Amino acid sequence: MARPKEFDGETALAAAMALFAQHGFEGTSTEALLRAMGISRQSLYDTFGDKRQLYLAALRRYGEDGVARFIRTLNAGPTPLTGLEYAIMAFIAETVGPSPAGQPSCLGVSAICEFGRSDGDVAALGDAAARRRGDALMRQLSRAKAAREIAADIDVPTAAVFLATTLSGLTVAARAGTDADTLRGVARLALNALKHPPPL
Amino acid sequence: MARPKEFDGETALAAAMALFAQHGFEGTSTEALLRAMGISRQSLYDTFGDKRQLYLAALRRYGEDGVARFIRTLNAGPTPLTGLEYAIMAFIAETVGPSPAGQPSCLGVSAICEFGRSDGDVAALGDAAARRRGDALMRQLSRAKAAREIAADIDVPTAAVFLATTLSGLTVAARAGTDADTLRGVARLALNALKHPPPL
DNA sequence: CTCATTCCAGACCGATCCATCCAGAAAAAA
DNA sequence: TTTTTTCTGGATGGATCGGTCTGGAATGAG
Repeated sequence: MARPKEFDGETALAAAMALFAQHGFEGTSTEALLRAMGISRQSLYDTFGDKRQLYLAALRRYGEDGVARFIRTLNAGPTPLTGLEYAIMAFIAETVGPSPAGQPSCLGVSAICEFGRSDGDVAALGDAAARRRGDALMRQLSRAKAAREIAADIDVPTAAVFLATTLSGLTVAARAGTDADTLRGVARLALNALKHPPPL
Repeated sequence: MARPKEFDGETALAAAMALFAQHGFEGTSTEALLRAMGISRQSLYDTFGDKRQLYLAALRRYGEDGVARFIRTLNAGPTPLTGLEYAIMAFIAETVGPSPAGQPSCLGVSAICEFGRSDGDVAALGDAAARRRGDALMRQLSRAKAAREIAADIDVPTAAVFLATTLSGLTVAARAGTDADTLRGVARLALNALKHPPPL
């Protein structure tokens, strides 16, 4: 009974994600969004509500997809520890090189840095993604411990936060211009921390 | 022959630093700056130029002072490795708790996340601070290695980037709401990575 | 065909932005 | 005192912001 939508909402959302990740929420104007998403003004408002709702949708999608990819790679390794290594290396690859366009960026880290905990909705989305990823990391660390790939007296929750912290740090380093080889070396060093018992 | 300035430029700059760290450059309005700095509009423009120059001044000062404090703490420990530990713990303390006001924040990480390498002046200030801190870390790591406090086959440059990455990650984690005790546990785990030889 | 829906382009609004300018009070040196 | 500078407070300008609205073309179901 009506004309169907011509643009792909997911594609448009992906373009918005990239732009928000590059310039933040405040640094991204609606007109820049329209240009990058390739849709007209009222199509944006009809489809996504307003700029803030679009941002939240992009952030939700980034969290869901990113964490899902991470967990998939996590479980793809031949052993638990290699799964962890694969997942971190894949994270580096996808963060440092959205290839042709733009600099390294991560919408999740960008949102945390821009808003901290001042925006409840943003914080909730970040918390949800962090929890899912943290759970997966703890599960994988427990498996690695059972397989004797990491030290027996590693505290799994702390190690999970440590790995999440490393990922955030790698994102910041990548955005500051650190090359991928160096980042991979840093990641190896971080994983090495898990293989040995903590000092007394 | 003239009326002297009534406000302390350094104090005003510190207030601007805090505000920029909380809300970023784009997210901080000039009127919010005036209120926080406690000066009038044209005093700001007379003293600091414009908003962007004020931001660059704040970023430069944050980089200089922060790195200087870091290096001072680094050299204050009884041994090289304990110096590293002290410096990281002090960084956590000063990042997580500007006590009464506001959430954890770090202007350096904020600037990297907001601008990446798109702004040459911002990037240059970040690079300068990172280089000074990196040099200090490498120096300290070499000392620690000579003192047999860390593994002999640790690659010092990589380990320095690893520690810098850990600091960035800790900042992001703190801003996301992670409590100080957890952050300290993460820091201990990171330092533990240096005490053991890397895997083959 | 008709009708409903979506498309695009652009005008438009009020608000806010950064920055400049002005007038007058206040403070210290000559 | 006079002179000089800085202060405050507010007005102003021009640009841009996010968001709304209109007009007309395009599309497809009935």
